[in-house]
Amino acid sequence: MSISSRFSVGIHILALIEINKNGTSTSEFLAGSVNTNPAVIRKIIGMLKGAGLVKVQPGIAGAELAKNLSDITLFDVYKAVNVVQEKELFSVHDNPNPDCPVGRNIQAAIVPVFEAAQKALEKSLGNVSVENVVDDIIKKENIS
Amino acid sequence: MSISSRFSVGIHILALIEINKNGTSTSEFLAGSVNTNPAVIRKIIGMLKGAGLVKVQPGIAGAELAKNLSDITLFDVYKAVNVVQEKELFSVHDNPNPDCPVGRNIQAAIVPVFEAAQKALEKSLGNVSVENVVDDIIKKENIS
DNA sequence: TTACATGTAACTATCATAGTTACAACTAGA
DNA sequence: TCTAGTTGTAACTATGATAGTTACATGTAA
Ligand code: FES
Ligand code: FES
Repeated sequence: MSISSRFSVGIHILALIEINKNGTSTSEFLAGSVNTNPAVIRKIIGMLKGAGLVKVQPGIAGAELAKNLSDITLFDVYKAVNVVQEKELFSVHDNPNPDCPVGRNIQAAIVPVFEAAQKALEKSLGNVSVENVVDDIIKKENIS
Repeated sequence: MSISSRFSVGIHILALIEINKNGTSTSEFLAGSVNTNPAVIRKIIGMLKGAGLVKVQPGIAGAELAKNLSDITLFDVYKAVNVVQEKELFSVHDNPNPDCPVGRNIQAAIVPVFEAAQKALEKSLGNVSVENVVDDIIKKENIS
């Protein structure tokens, strides 16, 4: 199991819109950098738009940032592209046997632990902004 | 996306072996509590055995714990049943465009952040032992 | 009116999960 | 030694998500 690359692509898109801010970031342009199909980009941009992270309009070329990148954390992107449902990072087998002491209690015993772990993951993502990522890219680019 | 229920089933199996320690925990017995097929249980028990968590022998009925449950954390089970590969909780789209400043740097910029998040998740799982889960089950069972 | 973008639907290929059936290998007890 | 019962595995199926692809209606602006 792996969390969908929509997440990394979403970050990529936001970073590239920023770095290309003097140009026009069409889905085709973005697709060229990510190396995928423009329709895939448009789908993901639609999700970012739904979360209020970018501005796009039908017929008008180019996506723009709707917020300052320092106000967008990776957790925001993660939520926007919907790669993991609320409280459902871990799946729990359903229909355990209610006639068994373990079967009728293990879900209640396990779920809070799973939720805490998911929270820890998400908190970690919330500590990094997309601006941090862009700064890192710029730094790496200047060195090499 | 969701992490395989092999994980929750693995925890279930270990907890039930403990609670049923005076009886014989065959794959059929365990399957009755988890509510699945005995072959599914045998596959998962094989993984738990590979990680040194349980003892089983061909032809001999019943699985037993190979360690004290207080020495088995949920992280140990998680590793054992192989639900998430090392450093691969998040998938990153490959083949980004090397001619693009973002394309050629974003992987290096993102991967450490993803790894830190995965580590946070795993550390959280490491804080809970299967014994904690069993104790919780017993407590819930006595109250109700 | 023309050229070009976005938004979406429909479809495909690929893969992991979970379950199912079947059977060989093995053990222990009659 | 036979027999019954169990584990370990392979092979197969059904289901669902991912990622990509094509196509096209809708919309904008020169
Ligand atoms: S089936 Fe999940 S704990 Fe019993
Ligand atoms: S950062 Fe992933 S393709 Fe560019």
